[in-house]
Amino acid sequence: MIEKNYQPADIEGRMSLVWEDARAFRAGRPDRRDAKPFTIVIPPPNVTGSLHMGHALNNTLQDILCRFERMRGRDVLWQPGTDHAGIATQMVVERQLMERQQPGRRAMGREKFLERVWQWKDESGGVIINQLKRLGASCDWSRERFTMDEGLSRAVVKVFVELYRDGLIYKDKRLVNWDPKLLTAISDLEVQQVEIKGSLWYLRYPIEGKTFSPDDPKSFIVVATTRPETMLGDTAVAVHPDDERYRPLVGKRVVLPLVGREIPIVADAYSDPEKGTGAVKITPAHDFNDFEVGRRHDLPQINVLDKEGHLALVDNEDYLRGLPEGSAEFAREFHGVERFAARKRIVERLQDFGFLERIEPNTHMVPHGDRSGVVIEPFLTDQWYVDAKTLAQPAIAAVRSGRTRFVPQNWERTYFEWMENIQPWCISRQLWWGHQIPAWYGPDGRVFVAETEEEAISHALGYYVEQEVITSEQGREMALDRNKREGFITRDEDVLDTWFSSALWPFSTLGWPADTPEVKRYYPTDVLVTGFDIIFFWVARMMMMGLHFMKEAPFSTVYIHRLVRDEKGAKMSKSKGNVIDPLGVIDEYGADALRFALARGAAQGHDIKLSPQLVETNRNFATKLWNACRFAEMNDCAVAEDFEPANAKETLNRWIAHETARAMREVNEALEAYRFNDAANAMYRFVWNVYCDWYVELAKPALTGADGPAKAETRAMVAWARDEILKLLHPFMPFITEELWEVTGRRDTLLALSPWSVEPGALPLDVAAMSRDAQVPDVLLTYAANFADFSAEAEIGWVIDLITAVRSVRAEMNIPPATLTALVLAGASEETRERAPRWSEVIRRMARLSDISFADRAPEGAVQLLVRGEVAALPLKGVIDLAAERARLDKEIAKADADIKRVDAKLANEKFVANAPEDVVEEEKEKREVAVARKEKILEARERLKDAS
RNA sequence: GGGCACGUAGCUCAGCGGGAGAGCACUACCUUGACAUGGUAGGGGUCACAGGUUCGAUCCCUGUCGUGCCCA
Repeated sequence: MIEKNYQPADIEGRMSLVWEDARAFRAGRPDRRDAKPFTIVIPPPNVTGSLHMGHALNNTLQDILCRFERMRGRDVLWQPGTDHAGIATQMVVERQLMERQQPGRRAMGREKFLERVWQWKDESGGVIINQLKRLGASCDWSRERFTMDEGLSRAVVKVFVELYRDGLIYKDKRLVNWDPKLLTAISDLEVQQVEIKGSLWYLRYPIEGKTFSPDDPKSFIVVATTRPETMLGDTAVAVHPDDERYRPLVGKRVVLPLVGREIPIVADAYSDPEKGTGAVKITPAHDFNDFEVGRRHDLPQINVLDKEGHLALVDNEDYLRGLPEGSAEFAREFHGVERFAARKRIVERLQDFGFLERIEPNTHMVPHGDRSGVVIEPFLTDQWYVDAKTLAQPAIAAVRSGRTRFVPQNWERTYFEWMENIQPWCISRQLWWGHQIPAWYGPDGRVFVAETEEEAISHALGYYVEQEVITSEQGREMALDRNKREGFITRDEDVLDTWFSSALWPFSTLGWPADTPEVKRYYPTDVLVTGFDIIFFWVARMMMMGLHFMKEAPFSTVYIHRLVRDEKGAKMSKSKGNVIDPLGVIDEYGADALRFALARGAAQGHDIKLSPQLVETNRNFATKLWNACRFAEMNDCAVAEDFEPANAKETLNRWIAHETARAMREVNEALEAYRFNDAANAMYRFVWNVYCDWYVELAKPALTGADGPAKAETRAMVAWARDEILKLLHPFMPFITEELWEVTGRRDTLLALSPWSVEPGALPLDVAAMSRDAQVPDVLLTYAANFADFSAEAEIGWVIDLITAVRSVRAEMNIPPATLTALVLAGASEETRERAPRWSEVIRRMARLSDISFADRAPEGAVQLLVRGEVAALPLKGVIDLAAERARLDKEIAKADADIKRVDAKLANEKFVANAPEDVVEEEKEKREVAVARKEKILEARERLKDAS
């Protein structure tokens, strides 16, 4: 029994358990051993995360694909899991410690702190997984993985070691993006450029050998800078080689104000003559461009900041080298000053001595850390890098050759653009939570990279014995006795960028580096579904790692979806307060409603605008489906065992079979092309506007009439079409369809595991064309021919048109629904005379008619309608306003005239007749004939009206 | 500055070479035997603008204006 009211909350809770008990989503089910696998890896959400609309969309789309393919018989693996999210998680736990006024991370020490993070993960890390289950995600939950679990960590170590041995990972001292708040390096991608209204300071650098005077422009060179505080680390001034103004100065030296360091004026094309003064200060240790200039001119790199962004001058050998007497005092004065305070004080000091020429307002881009929000400091440190340029080559080739394609395709351009200009990937992070880098340092700082400490020590001992740093006797003792080698090598403190482990996700989750059956069966995956914001972070890196280690691209298709926005199109954000919480919406309207709303909006290349009201609309659709199924149940509709829809005799039943086949085709084609919105909208229309509005209504007479073959067939067909609807909708609305499937019949299997329908839709429904194609098997030809039932379409189409026309004119004439009118079919054809009695009951009910009769001509003063070229008359003499009816007909005539005129204009155009394809010309001629016939009939009707008055 | 999109009904969007479409909102009417979380009907658009290609342009091309995003 179907409950009277649709209550999503009850159904969804129960169905989750049903699926779980049946292990419905397990990959490798015995019954699918021979099936083709279908694999998707979930973009692993952060363990710290909770489900937001972006997740809801992303996972709804993946689930639609997985359920679709599962029903199509594939052995589906949707691999779930979570990401350890280095910085984010470490921050969450640190914040928690602070809130609870417990000792901080550093006070705790690394080991204790990590224990604490794991504890947090065990308690809170499962939240998002449960939320995904509430959404209906059909992941194989038994295979859930975590980027820091044992197996995945093994993969990370192996990859690091192999890439190191291949020379694709290396350690280098260069400028990195340094986050002075989080005290770690971050990658280029984690840096956000923010437009800042700042200033451009024009500084006078005195030329060596001249007496500096602010009034004597010959005694100095003016440089413009946005970061005056870094001038303490300047090691040159650069001018453009072609810049005539400065040519005589190249090769000369300037004396750095306040500092006293003598630095050269160099010619370098980096300096832009149009910008500022055309002369720029060069600070190789604090600016990426200056770093390159410094390399070209062999300039020293002087770092004047510490890790927290404070000036570090005292005991700074690089800074103090070669400075004149008395500079130590200045160093002491400014040592330890925070960078922005230092900026202010240095500018003041420069001004005091006449070195500041002027200040201009200047808007420019300033790098910020995406996690910390503070200004990023280009900082000279030792870090580990991946040679991304080398790894990118096969990844570019895979997309170029089409082995991996992007949907929509225009993302390929973005991908190529980035991949072709890829920079070395900084992978070391000065954090504790993450995969610690498998590198150890010997007493002299030499690096030993190995999968385990044992392996590292053996390499180290071998090396140092060979180098005669230790004797072979010492080496042997240390190898045997753990205590004796204590502290001989020390492990690198840093951990890897979180994205390093996510890059391995498509194969590490399958058990790699072990040679598991899963790796063989499920790699490469079929499709990756993700947002454009992580193409670089994640997609590109999976491509690189997958191709390098598996020799095959990790997925054949990358489907890129867009953002979910609020109803006004604004990005959802906590600060704007316009965030729609998916769980709140699920509580109120059900997961199916949310999923369907998202799917219907998921047009390629478009953001999705979502409002609670939109979800409500889709909940209403679910209710409609619910009630349609109740109707079927109340009328004892069930699919008989030997029922074959293609053999239906009743016209109406043949018609709905045809329409159902069309819906199947639409859904199949749309989903195969990743057009989720087209598939969902096709079902929305089919269920509501075809099945409910017309089929069910037109079927009522048969269902409530006398028993017999027609009634039996109609009952079966109502049930058959319902079952097809449940199947076709299941990928989008899994809960309600599974529930209805269960309660509406004796089922062999869960709907989630039911076979997708035979696919007449996979064939063109142009039967004539099909029969010419020798490739099409006879069985399918028969099937398609039976479904493409044009005669049924003609008859039911006539019924629908007639009812619609009568309703329309009744509304226009303000005839209240309670008033029943008679209908006279005037001059009806043989066909119509046959059809009308068959449909008289429904037509009367739906069009509010008292009686249907035939006549040669429409009665006097009747309202006359044209239905498929024939006149249907409502004898309403005395009821209606004749003048209004005349006006209505005049409008109709005018419309027909306009049509005729338009076509005539075309046909009169010789060039049109000569150039347009024959069938188009033919079509126009037909249109004209139809319009002319129409006009004649209406003219006749108008004449009859004249007679009446 | 470079790149990618997008301007179609009040809103959200579909259509993408041959008669302007859907959903929501709006208006009017209706408790009819699955459903008022419903039914029926209706109003509403020089398809951003200007050129070009074409027998024919909302659709293809160019430009302009406007909007959004990504990268420097």
